[in-house]
Amino acid sequence: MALRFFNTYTRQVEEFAPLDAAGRTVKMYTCGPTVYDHAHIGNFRAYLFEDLLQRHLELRNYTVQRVMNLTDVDDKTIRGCQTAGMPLADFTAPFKRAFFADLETLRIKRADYFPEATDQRHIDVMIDMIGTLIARNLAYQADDKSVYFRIKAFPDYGKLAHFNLDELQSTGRNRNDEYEKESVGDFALWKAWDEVDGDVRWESPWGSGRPGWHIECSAMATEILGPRLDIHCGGIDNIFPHHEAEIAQTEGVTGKQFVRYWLHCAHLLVDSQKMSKSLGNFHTLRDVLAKGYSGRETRYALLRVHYRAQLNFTWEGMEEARVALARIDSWLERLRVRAAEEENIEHPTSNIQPRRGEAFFDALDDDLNISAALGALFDIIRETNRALDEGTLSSTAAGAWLDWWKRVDSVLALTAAAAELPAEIAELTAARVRARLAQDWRKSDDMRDQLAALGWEVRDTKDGQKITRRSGA
RNA sequence: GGCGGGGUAGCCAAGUGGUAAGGCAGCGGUCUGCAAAACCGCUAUUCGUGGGUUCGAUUCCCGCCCCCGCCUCCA
Repeated sequence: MALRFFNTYTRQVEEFAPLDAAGRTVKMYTCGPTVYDHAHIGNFRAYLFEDLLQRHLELRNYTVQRVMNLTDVDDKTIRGCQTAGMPLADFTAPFKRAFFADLETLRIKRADYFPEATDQRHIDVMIDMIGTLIARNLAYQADDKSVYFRIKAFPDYGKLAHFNLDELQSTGRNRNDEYEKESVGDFALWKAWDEVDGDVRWESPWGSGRPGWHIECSAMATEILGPRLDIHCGGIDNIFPHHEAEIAQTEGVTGKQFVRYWLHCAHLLVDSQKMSKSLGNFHTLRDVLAKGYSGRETRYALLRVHYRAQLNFTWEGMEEARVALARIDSWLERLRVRAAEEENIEHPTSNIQPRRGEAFFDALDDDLNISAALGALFDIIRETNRALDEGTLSSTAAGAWLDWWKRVDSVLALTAAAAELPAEIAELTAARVRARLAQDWRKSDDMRDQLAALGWEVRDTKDGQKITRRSGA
């Protein structure tokens, strides 16, 4: 089945084919965080969607070249460093480190490049692009010394968002003090230095200042990946104006179609409302971890709903993620045990065919239909568990399903990390085995309770006592 | 006002012009010293609502109601 994605530009599901002549390399650009604070779980929902996309492309044998930018200069970072009374770079550094640590916690694959907007090499490219735009009459320097893009000179402006510019209604969120602009919609390419910027400034042919937000992505994307990209992703809120502006600037310079497929993920809601600090429903990954949930539980919770559907984050949802993962964990454990056994089945079941497992990948081919894919996974878990109960699953078949899971998990990245058994737990477990041999049920049950209180769950099976960590990585 | 997304069981959530995947929770059962896990069975005559097309619509068309988002630097 061919890969298909919903393209924001055409508002249709389209078959995917990369630009690469060999058809194997995919150039992908993903808008990254603004490092003025810790990223919140809504940000990570977007990065997890992009991770799922990259991993599925790789499963389908594409080589993904991915870039994720870090915005380390903008109004918020400048305000933040001044409040903190430190240089901009010192202010953003810890947030960058925290961001990478969070990516690791969530098992999000690293992009190949993480360009930073303040890197002089990139600033030089931005300045070059702005110069070209001015030369082509697509941009102008206004009386306030800032350089703006002239949207009236770019007829396609508004095509991505499907906005008719004449009908735009101001929400009052944008500042209206920019009288210097030819039209309200013109956006800044270069922002002239202002006293409130302090020592945050770069030199340019138009005076000192700093780049506008949109131009950084155009410059870094084309510099690293070339003038044309296969896929560009971001949150739905980036469609307008950010991505619309990127198209205008980039195509204004290159004269070529910038991006083939625009993919955007819907927002994360918290308790059915948009996450915001004022509502008090604002969560960073650290907040979620502090509640005792692991990175992979968070990963599951944020990944399990289709990327174009709004996802409502709730603590009940986190609990469900925990239980679902426990189901997968114990299924894998049973398969491993079975696969390691000698073959001893006279009439192995014939009604489980590993080919059925392809339903998982086929579902992802269909615009990353994760719900259908997980449905297929749980179908297989139930069927193989049944065969295990009935004693009809051969160890060869168990091994085949473990191999299948390896492929599935190359996309999901949800396998539990092997838990070390602390000495205290090991001792309790051993003591419990002795109590059980003596048929001292009272003592055995007490110890089970003790272990549970310590976060370890005991199950007595025909093969003896099994112990697993009740939650966590 | 313009542009999107969505309303499917107590909750989360797929899906198709032919009679509703999966997960969680709940109930009953098998297994177990008791549990747990696992498995089996039950849990939406029905898919926001009113019409229309059709042999047949949750799925197509039209109207209406409700929720969420974007509309110039929020993933």
